[in-house]
Amino acid sequence: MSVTLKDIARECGVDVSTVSRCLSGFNGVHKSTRAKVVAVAARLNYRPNRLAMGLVTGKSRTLAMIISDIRNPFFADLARGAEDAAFAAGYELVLCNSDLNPSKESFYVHSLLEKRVEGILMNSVSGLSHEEQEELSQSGVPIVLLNRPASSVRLRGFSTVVSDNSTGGFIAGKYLADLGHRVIGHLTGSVQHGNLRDRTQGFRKALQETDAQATSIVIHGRHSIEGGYNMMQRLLREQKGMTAVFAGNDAMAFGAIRAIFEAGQRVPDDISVIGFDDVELGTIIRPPLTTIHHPKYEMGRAAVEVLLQHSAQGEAATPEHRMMEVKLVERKSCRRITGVK
Amino acid sequence: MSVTLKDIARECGVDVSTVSRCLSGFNGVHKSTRAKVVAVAARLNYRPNRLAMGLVTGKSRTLAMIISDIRNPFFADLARGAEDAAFAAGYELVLCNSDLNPSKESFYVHSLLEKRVEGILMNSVSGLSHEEQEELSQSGVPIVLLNRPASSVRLRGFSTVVSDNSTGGFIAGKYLADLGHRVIGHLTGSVQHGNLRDRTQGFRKALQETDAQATSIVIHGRHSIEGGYNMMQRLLREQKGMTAVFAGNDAMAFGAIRAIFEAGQRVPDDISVIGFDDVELGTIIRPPLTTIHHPKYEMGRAAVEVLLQHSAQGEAATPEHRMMEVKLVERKSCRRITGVK
DNA sequence: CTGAAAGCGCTTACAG
DNA sequence: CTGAAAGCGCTTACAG
Repeated sequence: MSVTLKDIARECGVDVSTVSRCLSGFNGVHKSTRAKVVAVAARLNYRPNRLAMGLVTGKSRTLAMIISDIRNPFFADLARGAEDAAFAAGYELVLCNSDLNPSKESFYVHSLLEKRVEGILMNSVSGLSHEEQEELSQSGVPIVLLNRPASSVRLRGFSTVVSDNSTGGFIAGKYLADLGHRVIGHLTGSVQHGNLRDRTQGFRKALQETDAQATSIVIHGRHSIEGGYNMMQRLLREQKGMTAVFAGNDAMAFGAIRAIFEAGQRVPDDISVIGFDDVELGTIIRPPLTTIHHPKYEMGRAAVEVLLQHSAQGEAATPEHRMMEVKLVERKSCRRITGVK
Repeated sequence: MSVTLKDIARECGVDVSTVSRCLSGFNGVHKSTRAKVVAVAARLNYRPNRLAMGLVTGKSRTLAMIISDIRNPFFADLARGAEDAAFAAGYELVLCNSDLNPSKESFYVHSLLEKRVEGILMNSVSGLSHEEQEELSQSGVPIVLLNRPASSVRLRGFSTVVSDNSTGGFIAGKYLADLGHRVIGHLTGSVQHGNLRDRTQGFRKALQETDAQATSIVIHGRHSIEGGYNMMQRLLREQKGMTAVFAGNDAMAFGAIRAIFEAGQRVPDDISVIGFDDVELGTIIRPPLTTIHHPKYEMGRAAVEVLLQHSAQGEAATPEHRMMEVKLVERKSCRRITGVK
């Protein structure tokens, strides 16, 4: 049906191997031969069959990404970064939504291995049995775990890309302390959540280092808008001297801001709020949210760079653990406590 | 390196063709042979090479989606619906972000054809030259245009999936009129934008049909938060008797709400606002936005159903134009005008 | 029910 | 610089 090397060969009166060499940019071919072949290929509208190429070369020129749900803007950013990097390298990216469902995760991994993808980005391997994880790491296809600290990977062979959460927490704490805040609330999630835990730890370190008199009140809850709302209500009731709050993520910050307004107080006049993540909504609400920028897009890019590098190195490749820089994004939700330098 | 049919054949003392038949679920094989082959395949951890299978069968079991940017929540919803339907059918979905850039669009289309994808979803073909569009439609791979009205497709051969925008506009207009509003503003975008145009047309029809005395003021601008904000400011200055506004999309509605608040008025007490799309932010803001639900996820699903159907029908397939149902989502941003039934 | 053969569309040593 | 051959890992008529 579609035109193949054989068709071009016949048309040009040469062997298919010659046609292949001409079209692949191989050097040892006569200029005139190449010119003719290229012209005929163009005229016939030849499209190489990548399936056949992949079969012989063993390379499919495709990468895959298994995430929980692309509708979560965090993953959408990641996916865009990953796809841009893949595109730049001439690779395709296949998208898989696992919902963290073990059987879907496992199904995807197998399908992808069968399709001979050259690398997989995933935000979790927890749905896979120990045997499957082992098989994956033995399979030779590079894997990078997204948004997971290096410490979280039990199996050798997996790379990781993660933001520098602890430095981010540190920056938030230092920023608030430098603004003169002395009693600071901190809203966070379960201690199971490694990234949030690191943010908390950095935050605590900052308070200790920058101002011995600053005290923090840490409260755990659900790391959602709802959770932030509930935690903030409690804090508002129980903590009278508090002038600032560091929310472990922007969602909690949004909930906190709502609770503050509903209690008849103002942000930042009465209470300063700083978040973490830098999601789009933070630029839309009033006041715009000061937060720690989490380089989601860049994480996606970095992850495929790692993948591609590994793929190029082959068996010799050794897992890489990349940590991404975070930074303060100052908007309007925090204020300086007057009377303090 | 990885285990192939040949390895299993050797191990079992049978021919590779027999192994193939056993593993493919073909009927004419002896039970005991199959049992043995299946057992050995499992023991050796055999993974079929889909590239090889694809080469012989001509089917890659993959679909692709070319959209502007996955970070736009609209496309993320679409992508999720599409991927779920693809997953259910045993297909993989490759994700391409074109930014509506002609050279990227064209690059993707060619790559995908070379990879022998079995269908492509795209939200635009405007980046492709006339020749490329022609080539695409000749290629035999099913194409569905996402969120494009059937009328927009010049070339035979392309299917479309689109929401029933005109009915949506009608519902919005009727809802407001039934609530007793008599002077209603309508914020919309450029007349180039077919979907917005259809919404406007439905809206007008509703006002005519349901209440001859209702009048509408239509204003055109950018179909963004910013645009809605600007248009609303103008309306507020110029139109005194207006009690309600229909924004052509939720983004414009958000901008309008901001403008209303800044003018010292309240939603819905002074002015009722209804949007279109039903994006997540509408549930988060105060008051929660009444809007027309646009079935984004379902559009994605429907699009791959169309694709798969075509792929199954082969050459006999004829383009299909699917229109998705919209519905009113009543929240808190519209009120009844008292004294009116 | 099973084996041997041909073929899917390419690439890549190996000769010449 | 080019051709002939072998092979990538499968499937699928064709015999038997």
